[in-house]
Amino acid sequence: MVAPSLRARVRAGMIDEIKAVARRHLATDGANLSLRAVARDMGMVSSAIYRYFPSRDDLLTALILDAYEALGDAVEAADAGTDRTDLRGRWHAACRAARAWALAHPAEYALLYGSPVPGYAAPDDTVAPAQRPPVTLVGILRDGVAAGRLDPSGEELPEPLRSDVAELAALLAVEVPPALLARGMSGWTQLFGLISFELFGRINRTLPHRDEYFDHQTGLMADLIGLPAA
Amino acid sequence: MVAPSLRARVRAGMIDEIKAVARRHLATDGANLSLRAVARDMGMVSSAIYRYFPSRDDLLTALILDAYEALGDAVEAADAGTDRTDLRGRWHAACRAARAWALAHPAEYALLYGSPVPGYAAPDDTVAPAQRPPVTLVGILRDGVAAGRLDPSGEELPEPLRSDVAELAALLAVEVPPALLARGMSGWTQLFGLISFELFGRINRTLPHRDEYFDHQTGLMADLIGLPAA
DNA sequence: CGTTCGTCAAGAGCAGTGCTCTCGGTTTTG
DNA sequence: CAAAACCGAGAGCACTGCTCTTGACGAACG
Repeated sequence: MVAPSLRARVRAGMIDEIKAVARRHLATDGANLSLRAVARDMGMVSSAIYRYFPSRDDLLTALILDAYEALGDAVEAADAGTDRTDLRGRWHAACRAARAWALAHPAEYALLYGSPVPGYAAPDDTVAPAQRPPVTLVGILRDGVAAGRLDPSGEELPEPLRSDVAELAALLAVEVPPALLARGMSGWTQLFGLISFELFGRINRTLPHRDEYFDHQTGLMADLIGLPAA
Repeated sequence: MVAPSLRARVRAGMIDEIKAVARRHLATDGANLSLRAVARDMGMVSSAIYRYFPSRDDLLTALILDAYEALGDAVEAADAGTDRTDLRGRWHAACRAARAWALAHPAEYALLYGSPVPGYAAPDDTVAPAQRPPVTLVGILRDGVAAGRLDPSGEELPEPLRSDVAELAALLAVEVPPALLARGMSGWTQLFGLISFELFGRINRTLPHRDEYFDHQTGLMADLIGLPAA
């Protein structure tokens, strides 16, 4: 590993600074990010930005990738920081971490899980980081099955569906019976809905104790999955 | 009711035509709707549109209102078209209707439930139509309680939460015990997540039999709620 | 019936956008 | 040391939402 040239170092610094300024603009102006505005903030001319990002969409893609990684880090860290045998505690910790990150970075969350930008198509690089939160969640189920604390043997999915979900399990690289994975996906789906409603919607305006509501809702899904308490 | 003048009639026709053309553009170009483009399609000049809508946001608001009503109509009709005593059938019918409408009008669904447009704030006129789908869903629970087929008397919510949810029940004008309403909201939240994942996401790319997956997922929530089959 | 008032489409124009290209100047590389 | 790569600035194109003014048309009133 040869030391990077000075030019490469300032280039990396510029890229970081552009992304930081763009993130700041994202927080205030939403998804319609203006290249000219971030260039202005940096005392540059808009065309100079194109030396670092070939287009506005590429800048957005970089921000999206960073956001996916940040969210994945937060969720995985919360899960890893909980007693491995406390399945229900791990579920709650992971869900809370996702919500906390979303509340702290609403614009970036909207970038990840909001309506897709019309002309924009997410490149394939994003699919792996995007799967980290749900993989973490179903990882809790896998550990539960492996430890014998989660036994869905009494349930079997009807056939067109069973093989689909089994394929999904293979894709996510988790060994979980299809019927249980389907319940886990339901929990992940509801978690995404919960956070989105709280961030975008206005029905939660009538629920002052949001933390308690969130914990209760995710607890309901833990019940559905059958996660035992510690 | 006096007959509207000719001028008022052609004006109403123009408004309808503008909305129709805008909806068409919405379907292809997404949320960044161009006033000039719809004006071009109508053989008009962009400034002429402002005779009918004071701004682009007002056009979007009109489209959003129409979309909320259309979705509400679809869900309510599906529920009303099912045997009133078949609670589980009504739940599935309402969920399927919401999904079918969303799949048929993805751009409008994104307008309603996607990330909010940055500078745009939904006016208060939208909150009542927006509540129609969840109200329809919890209406099924209310009927179940009234008919004695749904009995959540064994469950009680802890206190900061119980009064919040009770207030929500009053706001939605449905007489449902808080603990049951919380389960119903969980189902509504998961339904929204299901549809959004299918429309926006790419994880369902790996689930070819989407209808079966959807029915199974909504069935899981019907289980959580305790909806009995017919 | 004729006049006045409200409404309408059109056009010019402003400020802003993403993006391309060219032009000098600097840095790295062979 | 020269060649090649890189960089920032500037001009310019096509596009956007929106405002203002102008001239024409239809409807209501005297």
